[in-house]
Amino acid sequence: MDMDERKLRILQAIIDDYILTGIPVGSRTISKKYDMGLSSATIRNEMSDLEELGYLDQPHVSAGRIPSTKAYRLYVDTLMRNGRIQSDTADSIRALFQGRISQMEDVIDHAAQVISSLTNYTAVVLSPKGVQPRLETIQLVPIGQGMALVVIVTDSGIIRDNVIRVGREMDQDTLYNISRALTGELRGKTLTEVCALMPNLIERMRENNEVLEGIYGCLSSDQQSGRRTHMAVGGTSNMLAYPEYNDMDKARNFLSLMETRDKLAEIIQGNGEMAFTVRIGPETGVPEMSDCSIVTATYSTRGGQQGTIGVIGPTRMRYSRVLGILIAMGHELTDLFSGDGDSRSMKGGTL
Amino acid sequence: MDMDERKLRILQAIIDDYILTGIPVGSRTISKKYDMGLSSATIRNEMSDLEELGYLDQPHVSAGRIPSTKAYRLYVDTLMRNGRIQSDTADSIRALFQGRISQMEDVIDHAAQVISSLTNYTAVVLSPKGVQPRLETIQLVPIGQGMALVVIVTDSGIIRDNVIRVGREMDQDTLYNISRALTGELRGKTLTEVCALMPNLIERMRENNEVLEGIYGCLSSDQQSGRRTHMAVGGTSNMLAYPEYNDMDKARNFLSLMETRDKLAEIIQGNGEMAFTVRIGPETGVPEMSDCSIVTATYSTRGGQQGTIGVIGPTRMRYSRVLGILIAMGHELTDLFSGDGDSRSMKGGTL
DNA sequence: GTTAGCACTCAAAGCGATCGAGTGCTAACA
DNA sequence: TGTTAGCACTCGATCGCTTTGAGTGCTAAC
Repeated sequence: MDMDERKLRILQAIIDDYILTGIPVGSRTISKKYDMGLSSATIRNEMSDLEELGYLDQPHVSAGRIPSTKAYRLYVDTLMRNGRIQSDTADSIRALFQGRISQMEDVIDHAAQVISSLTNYTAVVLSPKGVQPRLETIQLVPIGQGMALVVIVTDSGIIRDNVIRVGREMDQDTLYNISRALTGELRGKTLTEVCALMPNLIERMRENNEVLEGIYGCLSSDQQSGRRTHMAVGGTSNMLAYPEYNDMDKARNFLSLMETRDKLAEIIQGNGEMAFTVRIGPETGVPEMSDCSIVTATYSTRGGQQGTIGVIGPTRMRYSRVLGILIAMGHELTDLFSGDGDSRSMKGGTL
Repeated sequence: MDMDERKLRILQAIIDDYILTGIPVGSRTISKKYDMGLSSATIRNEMSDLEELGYLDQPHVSAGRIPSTKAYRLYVDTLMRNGRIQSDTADSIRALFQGRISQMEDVIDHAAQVISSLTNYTAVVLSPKGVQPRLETIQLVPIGQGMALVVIVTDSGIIRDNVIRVGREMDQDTLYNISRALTGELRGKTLTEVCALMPNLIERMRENNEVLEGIYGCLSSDQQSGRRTHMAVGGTSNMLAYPEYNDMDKARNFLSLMETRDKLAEIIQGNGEMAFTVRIGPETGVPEMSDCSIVTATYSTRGGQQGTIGVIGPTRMRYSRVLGILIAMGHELTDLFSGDGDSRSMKGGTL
């Protein structure tokens, strides 16, 4: 027995229906709602075949069929009606960034909000990371009380700042001179290289010991704490609206997973090289998510760093719609961050 | 009929028991578990009185009694065993800030995590706001591509930064000179005053028009967008563990309230002048929270700005424990932010 | 004032009957 | 050979009934 054209059409109808309603689909439903010109009995035979082929599951003998992971996979890979996003949705995404948004964090938070409300699933947006950035400028700004702000600018336009102690006697000009010297010495090096060179510099510029130690401290703490990635999550409560999360324990598990940010970031990041990914149920690799799917897309900044946008929903997700929205959002963010020269910022917490 | 010593003791027992178990308390439970030397019949009479006085409610006639809002109020105000916090809990709070934490955002996120896991309720922490800060320094840092970072430092140690466009021909020195001029002109003024003066300055320093416009733009956008307060929420999933949130709709409502950050901030901020507040059920003023209680405490920074820590839980909250933890955390944060001179930073997103 | 006893109430749990959506199989038909 | 009508069968969901038990209020006795 083999897959034929008609089986595919029936399978598609079943998946479409199940994604819509969330209740197991019976043969009669298919023969009535989607007019295939076939009686329910015939559909029944086909469904039985499809089950044998592993595309359908049956919760119990007197219930309809539900698509298996394999079916969703097929659906996403070949069956899915091309997710040409509604042009009004695209417009609404674009419109949402019209207003002046200055901080990358805000953009990311906003994006998560927007995606979750457009899709009605849970959205996660991760700030860019990637390529080792190179130092552009380093500058000290006095902030009083014997403290100074270290501003580190890299070629990817990403800025890191941190407060350090400096002696009371350091005024704005002294700090500026130190800044110039450092920038001259270190420009163009990657941050790891800068870190490696610092002990040397501290030797050479003895008189500014405290300041350099401070800068070194904050650089290396960043290095070790790895990539401080900003992450925004939106619409976690959306999931509770789906009947598959009527079970309280399940809901709680899901929510607490959404709260453990490190793990969540790791899951979403995934094998983040692809422009977009769809992971269905067990493919997520997360046991707690065996009945969720994760769709991700990426966006990039002018420095070539990559950020990730993800949507988490039930396996019966509206894949085409979600993909469309994510890709549109990815383009929008790429435009926004690719330094097309408007007054928007690309400051971010990442290093 | 009046409140007497014995009634109080019984009421206290009922509240204690209900807080612990969450199920309506019967007369027999009280007479057995808390040995008052009274039979269930006597307790029954007293409970009937307490109900008449408005301290107890009865879900239905053959169920036990549950404390009313009035009872909790009495409990919090006078009955509650003083919440001397367990010394090991205090230690664990202190320990949690031993590690080097450099950004205020991180401290706040961390604090929310810690409080929610110590209390098992939902925790909210708001960054400081208050007193209009005065300008200390303003400095421009070139970041390439004809862009510059504007760093604005105020007397409260709070820093704001933003990216603006400058002409390509602006090098580090030029920018530094503009910075000095501006700082000289504007130091000591509140940010509102600075905003008001800017148009004037733009007139006078024609040649640097673009730069000044940029600075003005980011200042005034901050002014209008109000106080950008950072907020961290932790342990929202904790609430689902309480039987009062077994109802899915209720749970969803609660969660989506937790997601509307503006509203949540407003609720927690409340009448934030007091060192701590306890709002019970309807006292929260939020219809969706009529069966929650909110406990808040404040902490402050060296600039005299006040931040708020809050816990949201069911009305049958372990008030004394929560209050103890919040107050301890408040002290800890105040120490941390009061500029006791260690290398920790107080950079924050607020202006 | 306290307590034992008792009738009463009512939500929750248990139980069986019924319903109905859906299946698989068979036999007839084109 | 593929399609369809028909029918027996399955089994979760629903409804209504009974039972159970926690808890009350009241009364009468101590």
